[in-house]
Amino acid sequence: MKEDIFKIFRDAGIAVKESELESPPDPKFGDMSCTVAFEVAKKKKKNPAEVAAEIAAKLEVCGVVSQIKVAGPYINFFFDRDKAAKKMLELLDKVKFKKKKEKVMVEYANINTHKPIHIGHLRNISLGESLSRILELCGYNTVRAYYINDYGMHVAKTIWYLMNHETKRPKENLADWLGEIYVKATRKIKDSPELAKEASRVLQLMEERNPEVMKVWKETWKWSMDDFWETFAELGSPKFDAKLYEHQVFDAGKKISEELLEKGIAKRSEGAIIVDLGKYGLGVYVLIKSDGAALYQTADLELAKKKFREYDIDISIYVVASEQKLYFKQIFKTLELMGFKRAKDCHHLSYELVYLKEGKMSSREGTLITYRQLKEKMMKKAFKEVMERNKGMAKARALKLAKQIFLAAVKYGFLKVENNKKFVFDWGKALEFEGDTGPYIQYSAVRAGRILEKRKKGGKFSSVEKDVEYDLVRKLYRFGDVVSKAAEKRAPNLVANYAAELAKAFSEFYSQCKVIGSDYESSRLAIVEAYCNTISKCLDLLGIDVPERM
RNA sequence: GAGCCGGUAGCCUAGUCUGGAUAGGGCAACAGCCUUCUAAGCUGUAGGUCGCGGGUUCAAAUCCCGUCCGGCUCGCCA
Repeated sequence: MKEDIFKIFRDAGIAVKESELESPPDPKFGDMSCTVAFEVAKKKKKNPAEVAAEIAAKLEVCGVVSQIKVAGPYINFFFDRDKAAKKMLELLDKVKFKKKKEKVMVEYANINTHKPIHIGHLRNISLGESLSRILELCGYNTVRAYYINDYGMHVAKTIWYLMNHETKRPKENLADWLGEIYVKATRKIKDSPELAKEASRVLQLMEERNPEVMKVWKETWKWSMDDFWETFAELGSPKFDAKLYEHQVFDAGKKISEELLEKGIAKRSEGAIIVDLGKYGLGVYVLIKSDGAALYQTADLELAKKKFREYDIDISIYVVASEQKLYFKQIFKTLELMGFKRAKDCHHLSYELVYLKEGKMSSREGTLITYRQLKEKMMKKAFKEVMERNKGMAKARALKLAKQIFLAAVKYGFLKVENNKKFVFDWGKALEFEGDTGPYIQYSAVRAGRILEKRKKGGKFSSVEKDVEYDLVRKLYRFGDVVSKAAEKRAPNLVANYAAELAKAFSEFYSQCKVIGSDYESSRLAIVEAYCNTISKCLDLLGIDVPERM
């Protein structure tokens, strides 16, 4: 499309930059607009409108361009709709992403064992999974990684409490119950601070691999992990190529800390081992606590190396909340100081946290909405909606559909919002399945699918009759650009917003254009086929299923 | 106090990187549309100091400076 316009300018001997071509805000200004007159007018110190008229006079239509009109300083190009739509549909059909040479690891779903999965994790998993899918489609060899924090103080506290104050075990939902134990442990220590030493002692025993403590650790670890695996599968992220755990890198992390101390990169300060990054404006990075215990951040240096060493990756992306921005700068800087050359290939993709109306969620205080709670409430609503709209649907089928809808609502809800925007969770909005929501997009895909089910033969495009048809084709055509940009910016929200825009355009089309049995059946079928295909790809990139019926 | 990030109608949000024509959507409100491929839909009405003040520019929600409000972070939590 743009090529034709460039050719027109070339033929007239006028230089035009890519950035001087844009899509006009309104169809009445044509299909493509050029702002070159502003630049030329500035140089020649003339009126931009006059310059535009002068330039336009030299231009000859060609290709899909059927008309050139001047509107003030803008030179507007109008396409022959039939020709342009045909070409756009052809190009859309052929859109291919070049195979990239880089192998990219996306680390997400970084959950702590002994704590429940909550709605904050859902934003993380939605984002990481979608990013992985986008990169994959764009031709990157993508390695999905999760890193589970299964060591540290929160685990020690829980084990301490279990060993000393809680002997009874429930029969089910052990993972969530562990979360409650953690809350109880935290409260108890808060009430009697002298007990903190006992918990610290458990951490020490963990580091020493004390058999009695490790037995409890192993047992409880499995409760959490079984729950995680089940949830990952349910969320549509069943396959992780790299399963990384803090306990695997813990000891090596400590060793690195000691090496850094020997090399003089780290130093002792107030009894702790730290890396002073003050001169880089990055504060102090604590590697080992003054009581000798290692931390989450101790292991992270080894983790970064392990990723490149064992998975042969070129780029390492960490999908972690923005509250850890400084922390990641510290890790990457320290890796650089260590002489680890791949430090420059480590990137933190940050996003803002999910909040409740009352404020920040806290697993320590127990003020959070768990995945289980969210699921129960949303499934109930989704199931009710499904039954109301599909009288007589079998229960098993309705439950499956309700799940697809609930997950679409959740995932789209998170993904449509830009990463840097904090997300204040609201039950009313979460339970909404109409308007700018995941289910709305699914619904449009289902309706398109139903038309295709009823067709006798495939469509072949020849002409557009109404504005809505042409508008839909134009939007479909943007698919490749949108996905490329989403990959480049690592921004799944671009795909989410685009999908919603497409669905809206299709719904308008659907209400105005009868397909089966109309005079324009073949052309319209071709458009519906293109829509069905494209919206399915978009939803897949967001990790959202397309149901058969709704 | 310093750094980072947000501030767009009653509420939520796109657009900000890469400046362009009347700032797109959605929810809530109001008025319409189901003998027609699924109304989780469509159409219309109403609702805006793009936080505020300067600057740059032919042109600013977008770039620069200042400022206010909110969030996060700033050594032994993760």
